[in-house]
Amino acid sequence: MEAAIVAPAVTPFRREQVKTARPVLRDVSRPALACSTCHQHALCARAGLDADALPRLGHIPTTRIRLRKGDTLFRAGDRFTALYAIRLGSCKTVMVTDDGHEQVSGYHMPGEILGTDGIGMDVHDSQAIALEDAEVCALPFDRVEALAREDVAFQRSLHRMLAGEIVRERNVMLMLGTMRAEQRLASFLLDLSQRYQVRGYSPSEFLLRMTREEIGSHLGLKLETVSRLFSRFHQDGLIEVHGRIIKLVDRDALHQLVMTG
Amino acid sequence: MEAAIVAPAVTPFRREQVKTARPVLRDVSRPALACSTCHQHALCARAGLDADALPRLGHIPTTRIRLRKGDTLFRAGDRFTALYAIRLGSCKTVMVTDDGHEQVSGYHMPGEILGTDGIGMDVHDSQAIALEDAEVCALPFDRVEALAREDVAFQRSLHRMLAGEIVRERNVMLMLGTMRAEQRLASFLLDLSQRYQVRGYSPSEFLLRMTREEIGSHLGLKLETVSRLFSRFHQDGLIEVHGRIIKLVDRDALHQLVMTG
DNA sequence: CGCCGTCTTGACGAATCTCAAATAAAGTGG
DNA sequence: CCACTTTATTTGAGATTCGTCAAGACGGCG
Repeated sequence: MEAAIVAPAVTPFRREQVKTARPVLRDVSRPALACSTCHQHALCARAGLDADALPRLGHIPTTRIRLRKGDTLFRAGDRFTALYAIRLGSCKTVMVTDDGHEQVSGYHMPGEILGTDGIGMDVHDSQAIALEDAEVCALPFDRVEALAREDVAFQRSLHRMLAGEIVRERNVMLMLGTMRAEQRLASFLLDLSQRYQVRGYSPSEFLLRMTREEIGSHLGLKLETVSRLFSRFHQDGLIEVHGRIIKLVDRDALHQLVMTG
Repeated sequence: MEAAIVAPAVTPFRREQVKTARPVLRDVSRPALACSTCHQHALCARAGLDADALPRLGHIPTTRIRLRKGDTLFRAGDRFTALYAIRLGSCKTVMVTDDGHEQVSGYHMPGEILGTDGIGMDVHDSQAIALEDAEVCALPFDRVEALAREDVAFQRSLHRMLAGEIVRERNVMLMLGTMRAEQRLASFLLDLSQRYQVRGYSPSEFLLRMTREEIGSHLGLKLETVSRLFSRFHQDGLIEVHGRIIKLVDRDALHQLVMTG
């Protein structure tokens, strides 16, 4: 049922792409990788999970996991054992209501931490899926906690990370509760822009990794509405759209839109 | 600006009810109260902040704070120093958008913890206001962290509490993003019902401490819509409404409504 | 008693969803 | 690499939900 988090030996690179009805769970490889060799360690620090404690993070045996587009990292009901730091690629997290409706609760980029929803109940209540080929580090949570007990700085940054999650989600609530469709999409684009910029990518031109439907789901809108808004923003000279390539032409106007309504 | 969290000596009971334009910040009194004497400690455990570690919680010098209806416990921008456990009464937390719009992000009952939003930035980004006369315990966060380093069980429950917050908020997102007005209100009522029940109150009849406008704000609806829905639910025999007294007549139907839509 | 904040209710309009059809893009097998 | 299938996107027209504006009722309080 559950794929192993404890990875096998240093196998070069396994691809267990079994085509079953449900997507493959995950693909384990390359155990115990030092954080210092990770391209994302500056961002990982930003996400809060190592901060000044980078050297000591070595104490946590991280397992590198490869995901192919569409692979599931964990799903609701899976036992929680580890947090996952994205090294490469991007993921979405999805919640499912009792009546089967889905909502994309977040879109996650390199350096961000996934899986916090499992801490409370020792069971994940959401699902994480790769939006493109990706690589994540599994951080066994008992080891994370152990390190937090030893190292004050690390503890602080763990707490910051968790609290950051709370604040971020509250802002999504605020968006869903108070903004109209236009404003939601504009603020979504600006959020992406800012996050790409932090990662050294162009803040004004980027590739959406989600479908219109997934974007809509995240924003509480239907895909048609998202599509129409892209068209309208284009007509109004705010952005350029070529399929999933988005270019922000008039940032200020987008900001204005979010504010003014 | 900020009221002291470090309480003065055992002053009997101060009421610094200064009537200024903005509501009084808070009212400090009765320092260093043992958790074991608190009526809420069973619930506080549930909220996650003491768990098995109850006896050791004595190591944290808690300050009891009295709030009168409408008083602000903390507001956005206040420096974060402590978490607050509600002993008595209830509070709402409010977020404010850049353009001045407000949203009630949560409604909180005895045994619940407030203030987690401040952990990340050392500054609160939301506001907490008493909906009725209330009493809360301030738990200095540096002491909380210190205890978490010493006591594994306490650490675990602190983490559970923070993660619980994340999960709860995600569920609100889910509600705001996927449900229609009817469903939102029904699920709000059922949530309240369940939380009252846990606290030993009737799950089928209770007093709303919020105005229609506040409820609407929390659910992403206008007050008129909330009012109309109460009327409709009443007509349909789902609930009885007498001002703010609500009686759930047909729970199953409410559940059904949430599911089916 | 009369004011004020809260709540209810109606009529209307705007925003968004639903349904539907056409087009574009991506993936598949030969 | 092409033809074909599948999936994603765009766009339109009409239905629905919810918000807006407005008027009146209720209830607490000085």
